[in-house]
This record gives sequence, structure tokens and C-alpha cells, in this order.
Amino acid sequence: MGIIRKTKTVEILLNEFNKNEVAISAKKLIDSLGNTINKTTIYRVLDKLEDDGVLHSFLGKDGLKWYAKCNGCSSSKHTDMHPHFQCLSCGKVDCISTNVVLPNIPNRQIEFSQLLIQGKCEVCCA
Amino acid sequence: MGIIRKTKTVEILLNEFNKNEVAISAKKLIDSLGNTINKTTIYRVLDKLEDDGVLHSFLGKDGLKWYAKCNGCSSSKHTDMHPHFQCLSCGKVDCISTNVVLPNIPNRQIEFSQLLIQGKCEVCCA
DNA sequence: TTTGTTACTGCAACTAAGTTGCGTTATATT
DNA sequence: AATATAACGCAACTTAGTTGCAGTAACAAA
Repeated sequence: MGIIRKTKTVEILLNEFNKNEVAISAKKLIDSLGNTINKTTIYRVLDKLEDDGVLHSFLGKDGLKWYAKCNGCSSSKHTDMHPHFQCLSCGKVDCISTNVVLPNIPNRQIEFSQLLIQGKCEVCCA
Repeated sequence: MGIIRKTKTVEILLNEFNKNEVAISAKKLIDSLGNTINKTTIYRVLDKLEDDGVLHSFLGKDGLKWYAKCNGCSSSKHTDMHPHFQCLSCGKVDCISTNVVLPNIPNRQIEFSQLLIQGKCEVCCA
């Protein structure tokens, strides 16, 4: 079940995702908002926003959970299937809006895929 | 630094990877061998075998660490860059020996990539 | 505006994967 | 056999994420 009441916590968290384009890890949200909002609440609101199709989640290079705003997803169907890029220098994660060409795998039924590309971002490249 | 002495633990672990074709998670090795070998030792030997280019590691769908035998890797260079397939029904993970076509990302320097495809394996499809 | 239902929150305690420090054991070299 | 040290076991720790429960607040209805 998703978000039903527009609480202060929901507003604060949505605001975090609106002011930056990049993805944000649950850990970072707890680090920056943890003395305002309880970490349990942060995890729960993120989970519900994902259920609603407002955010999508994926795992970063260390297995940490990251969230980013969805494009064209609804609560019934997450259509987002794009790759993510994580910078090995500064740790920043971006959504890459390019379609992934999946390899042909015989006799298997593909349901999801996650592609994490790692390297140096445009800032850390220079 | 990699493996220097051929101990009983190294032999047992390598044997696990030789009898099956599939990847094995660190957790599963601890579950099955944990009363014979200490879990710290399992983690350390896996780590060293990866340093040596004997195994490669990647993260499964829950962020758990998985290991599988390498093909054509050395201690100096891990050339393996293939996708992995994890079955959502039985949990099995396989290496897919197909090259991945990475999307073109301007102004970024790509160093690694990991593609995890999820769905139903050939056994669970039927 | 007040009341009442219940979604939401905070707290504390917990779970589980993986790590660290250190004293002991065992491999391999001389 | 002696010895240097890689490898091991144990216990305690770290940390991301979860659970149960009691208290709080959002919101609809009166």
C-alpha cells in the first residue's frame, strides 16, 4: 500500500528528490535528515513512494539501496528499466536515459534487469 | 595479496566451485560449510581467490555477494565483464557468456559494469 | 469545531551480512 | 627438527535495514 496522507515527512523527502537530478541513497537521507526524521520512517516512506511509482529503487556498487524519481511509472507498473551510472570518485549516481539491449538468453523468461555502470563522472573526469 | 599456501580450506572451497557450473553466494557457502570452516576464513579465502583471478564476484538481487569461476582472468586483470542471470523462483545464479553492449554515455569514463538479469531459469520455466 | 478512526511516526530492540583484532595452528622453507 | 609467517578460529564488532508496539497526527464525518 502506498502513501495515503500527505505528512510532513513525505513532503520533506519528496523535496529532496525535487531539488537534485541525481539519485539518493537511503543511507545519505538518514545521514542528512536523521536527526529530524527517524530512520525507520525514512525507510517506510521511501518504500511507499516506490509502491506508488513516484520513486524507483536499485542497488549501488556496495549493495546500498538508492532511490530516484520515476519517469512514466504508475503504482501498477514500473516501466523504468534504464541503467545507472555510479562515479567511483565522488560516489554520485545518475539515471541514464538510454535503452539497454539485453543479450539473447535461450529458454529463460526475463522479468527484470539492472545495469550498473561504474567509472568517472563528467565532473571527476576533468 | 592472494593465496600462497594450499590449505585444506582452499581445497574444499575450490572443490565447491568445480562440481557445479553455477555461481555460489558467500552466504550459501557459510550455510553449508559453516560448521567445518569458520565464516571469517570463508570470506577471506574467497577474497584471495578473487585477487588471484580464480573467482570473480558480483552482487545478486538482494545485495548478497556471489562468486563464480573466472574464464581468462589473471591476478593482474579481471577481463570478465559478462552478465549474470538470477532465477526469481529457485534463486540460482548463472554466468551468461554473452558480451554486453553498453549504452553510449558522453563525458564519462567507464571502468566497470554489472548487469543482473532476473526472471525464470530453464528449469523453473517449464 | 469537535470527535473518532487509523495512517503514520518514533523508539528501542533486533536481524543478518560482512569485518576486525588477536592469539593459536599449520604450512613450507632452511 | 627448528623457525618464520601464512592461514585459521573465535569473539566481538559494524552497519544497513527490519519489526513490534505504543503514542501522535492527518483527515473525514458529525
